[in-house]
Amino acid sequence: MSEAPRILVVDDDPKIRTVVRRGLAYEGYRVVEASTGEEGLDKAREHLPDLVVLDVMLPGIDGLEVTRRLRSSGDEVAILMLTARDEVKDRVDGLETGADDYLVKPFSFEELLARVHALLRRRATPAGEVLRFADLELDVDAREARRGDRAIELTTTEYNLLLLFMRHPRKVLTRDLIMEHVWDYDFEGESNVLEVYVRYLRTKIEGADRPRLIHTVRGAGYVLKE
Amino acid sequence: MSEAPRILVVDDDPKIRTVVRRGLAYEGYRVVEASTGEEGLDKAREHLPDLVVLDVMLPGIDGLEVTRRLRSSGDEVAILMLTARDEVKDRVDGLETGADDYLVKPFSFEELLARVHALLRRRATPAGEVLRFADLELDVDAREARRGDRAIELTTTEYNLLLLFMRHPRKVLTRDLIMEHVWDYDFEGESNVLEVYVRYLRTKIEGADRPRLIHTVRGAGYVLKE
DNA sequence: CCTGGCTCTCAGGCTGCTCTAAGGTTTGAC
DNA sequence: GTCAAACCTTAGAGCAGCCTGAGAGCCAGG
Repeated sequence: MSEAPRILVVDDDPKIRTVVRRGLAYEGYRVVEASTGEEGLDKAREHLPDLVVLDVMLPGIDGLEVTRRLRSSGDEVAILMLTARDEVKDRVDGLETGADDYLVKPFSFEELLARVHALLRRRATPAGEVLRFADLELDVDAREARRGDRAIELTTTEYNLLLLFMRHPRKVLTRDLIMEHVWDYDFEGESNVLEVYVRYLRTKIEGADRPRLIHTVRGAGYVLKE
Repeated sequence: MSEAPRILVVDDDPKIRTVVRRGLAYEGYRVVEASTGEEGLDKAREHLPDLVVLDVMLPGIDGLEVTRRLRSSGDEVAILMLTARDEVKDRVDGLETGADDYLVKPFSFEELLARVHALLRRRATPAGEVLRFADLELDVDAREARRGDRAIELTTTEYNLLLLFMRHPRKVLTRDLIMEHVWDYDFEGESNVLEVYVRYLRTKIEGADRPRLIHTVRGAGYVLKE
């Protein structure tokens, strides 16, 4: 994936948002904010962050529900839950609901940063993961794809692109989003590099006979589906 | 492998982690910590330790499951399991699941150290261990490789490098990881010593006719595979 | 002090990956 | 049917990343 990890901060307290945003931005992360559960869900869908810092207590949809919905929609983004001192039950619920770690308020920024680092590191080196979709496999250890029993070598960019698709199957990824995630720049001018790489991937993973997996959605982007 | 053995300590009790970490660090080991099963698995993949000190009781994925997953992914790292006094069943389960030794809580640090030494010693000179991959063999006793029936002498660095590859076949090892494990320093400036040694190994183990075993993964590192 | 083996540096060469560019094809609106 | 926009395809230039060969520095043993 591209350079700086993306972090979504969801908290209704503007003070906490500001502190966390500034601190994380200073560390080089790209930060997006949301103040409600609904907004958090939207921004998560829009930006596909690598990590969500999520307050449990939120007006409307609370943190537990946000977690639940993200997970039930197949999103495996890392979630760091923030809980008030005595909400021990929340913490347990949070982990059960699908959060990856939690932090009790009040916390120092350094504490937060330590957890953030730990979670992102875990994500950067996923545990011997083999992603699967239909008859397509992506072996993260070997950086190798496989369809049926045919091993497929991938270049770095091809691998990054396929990884993005495999992590968000059946979800239409806009061109902008893909460009940001795989190429790491807000491309203003024209470039058809994305189309070129989609083609490279297609020719590699969709051998003559096999059905198409990466579909074009005209005017929107691409989607991985049968 | 390089100088000081790496030990991963997985326990959710910060007190135990601290005591064990300090003690082992004082003995000259390089220690990495984790507080949950997930984190333990991740750090194991990331740092490739020589030994894991693993508590059975962990929130989320427990010690038995961690062991199971490490073993099922082909990791043969030494595992020292920590169990509470009355969890006799755990101890049995632990050994069956793939742990190499166990220790009943509470224990003195000296007891722990003794087991650690024993496991690492056993691991350092595994009685007649011969690693195999494809038609390549690495005799750990003789520090000698063999392909087909041709014996191959290796220098120390060549041996360390090949050992790392043989212990993690089909896994792409990043340049940074290799540098840390074989050369033991966080190299700041530029150096192509790794490339040079890969070449030495290649010319020794990939005689003219034989197919390539150490493959370059451009932009990532190297991988041992057919 | 010399020798031989091992480690590492350096400079130049080469490969294959990335991206551009230019023309071709499909799609959907009218 | 016509047209423009969106997307596809192909070829190739440029260059970062890796490879290669030669040799300097170092240390242990004689």
